[in-house]
Amino acid sequence: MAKIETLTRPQLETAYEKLKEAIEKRKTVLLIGTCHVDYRGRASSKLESGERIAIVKEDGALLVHRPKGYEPVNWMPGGNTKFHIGIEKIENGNKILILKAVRSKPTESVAVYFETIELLVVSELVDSGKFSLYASEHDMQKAILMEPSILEEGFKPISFEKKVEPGFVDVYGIDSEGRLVVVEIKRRTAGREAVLQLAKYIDSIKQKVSREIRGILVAPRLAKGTQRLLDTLGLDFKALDPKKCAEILSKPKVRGLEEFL
Amino acid sequence: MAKIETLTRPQLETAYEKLKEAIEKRKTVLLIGTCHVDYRGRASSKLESGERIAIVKEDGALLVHRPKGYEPVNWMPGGNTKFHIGIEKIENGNKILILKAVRSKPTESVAVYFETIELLVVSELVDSGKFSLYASEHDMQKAILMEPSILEEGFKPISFEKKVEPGFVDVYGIDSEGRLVVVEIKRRTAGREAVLQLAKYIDSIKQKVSREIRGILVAPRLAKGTQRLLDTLGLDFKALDPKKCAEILSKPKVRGLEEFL
DNA sequence: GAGTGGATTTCGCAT
DNA sequence: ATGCGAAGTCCACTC
Repeated sequence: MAKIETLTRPQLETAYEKLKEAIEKRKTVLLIGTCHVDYRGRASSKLESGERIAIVKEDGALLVHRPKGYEPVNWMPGGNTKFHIGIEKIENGNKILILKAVRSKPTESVAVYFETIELLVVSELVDSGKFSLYASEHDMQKAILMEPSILEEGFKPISFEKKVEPGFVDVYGIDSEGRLVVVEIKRRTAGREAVLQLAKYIDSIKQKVSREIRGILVAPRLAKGTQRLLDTLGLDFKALDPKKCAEILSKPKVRGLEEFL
Repeated sequence: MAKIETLTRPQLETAYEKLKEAIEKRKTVLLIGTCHVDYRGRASSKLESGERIAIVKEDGALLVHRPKGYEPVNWMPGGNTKFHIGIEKIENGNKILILKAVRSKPTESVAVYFETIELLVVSELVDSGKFSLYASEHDMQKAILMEPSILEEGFKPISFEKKVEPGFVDVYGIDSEGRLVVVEIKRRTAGREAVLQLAKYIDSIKQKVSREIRGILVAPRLAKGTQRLLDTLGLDFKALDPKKCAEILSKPKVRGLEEFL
């Protein structure tokens, strides 16, 4: 069971002591209070005073959350973050608790200035639960390699993530007629960008090989104007649902390729 | 001052009541406890049991944070999220508190299953503080438009964010010799991708205009192999620091263009 | 250490 | 609503 310590409306000095100790001991801290925030580094930002939630995690990650939105308004990724905690007097004689996170690559810092603290929670969370994600682009690639017929009948993969000049070809193979096939995979609706990427690969390969080359764009669906562009460039499209791919991977029927992946 | 209500190790039933009411009233809720999480939608994920922090924001955003890392392990962006809260009995006779967030575009859901709750905090945060970010790519663009000489002497901008076939040209102008100039701006180290993007714009414009066209890539610095690619394609590079651009914008000297931006 | 591309990317803006 | 590209993107992986 998590050990949790809770302080409601602590004095800033009390909060300072607790915060300092908790961060030194790499505990997880949660703060709710009125603060303003400055960020300096790759860019700079200024957040004026308001009530927010701040979290300092075990690994030194810092998050400042406003009461709306998925993203933190200010943050610092964990890993190489150093913290400086202090109390300062401001103009009106009031005190302010400063929580500053600094890292050096890239050089940047987030300083949170707490005017008041409504709640401070220090906890030691135990979390070794496994996280698994299914139906990523990588899953789609694996599915095509394990069961090439989902791309088209007779397709035989040769290699994958092959380096060609402009980048990496997702899958590379031969179709039933013996033509070279370059496959570009997108896990979401494919737009112009995906098509141009595929075209670029093909163009680059054409300059080296004199064989006929086909390009197939694989994605759950095409963005609106995209079919026309595909036609213009003479490329094919194959609709493929990432979830279907995840299903294919979940029932292991083709065993041979597994160590290959 | 934020109104805050705190429950330490509440019964699941008590937590259920509080949670239901808080979410109905669009308050911000913070939960610490042992849970497992399922996500289904664009992809699927499964997170096994462990101690985590869950936050439900006013706008319906849901975040589940592990004790490490900048990113939430599971989440749902706010806006059109609907919540379903319930208590269920599981095999061993124990109960479980279910917090499920659902949205329909895209169709997906996150279900958090709390086995125990260490802490539940309900608060109404008041936050109207203004957030300002400086030195974005947009700031760089504005700086070039307001003070074109930072790009090069004699440069005269014609338009910006101009649509050409593959996308949008950041800035478009004429140099001191009267040649057309296409400017591609990156706020970070520019790599091959940025160069290819610029090349594509120029290529597309060349097919329409018969004038000589120059391309200038603007970024704080170039990635390693990138200079060679620029040379090959006959493009120029101009080092420009986003922060310097932000400074230029902060001291308003050229007034004429302002309403233009 | 830098480069490269994916992400349940999210977000915002323009069409 | 859809498309499109930026982001303090972060992150994992390769060279």
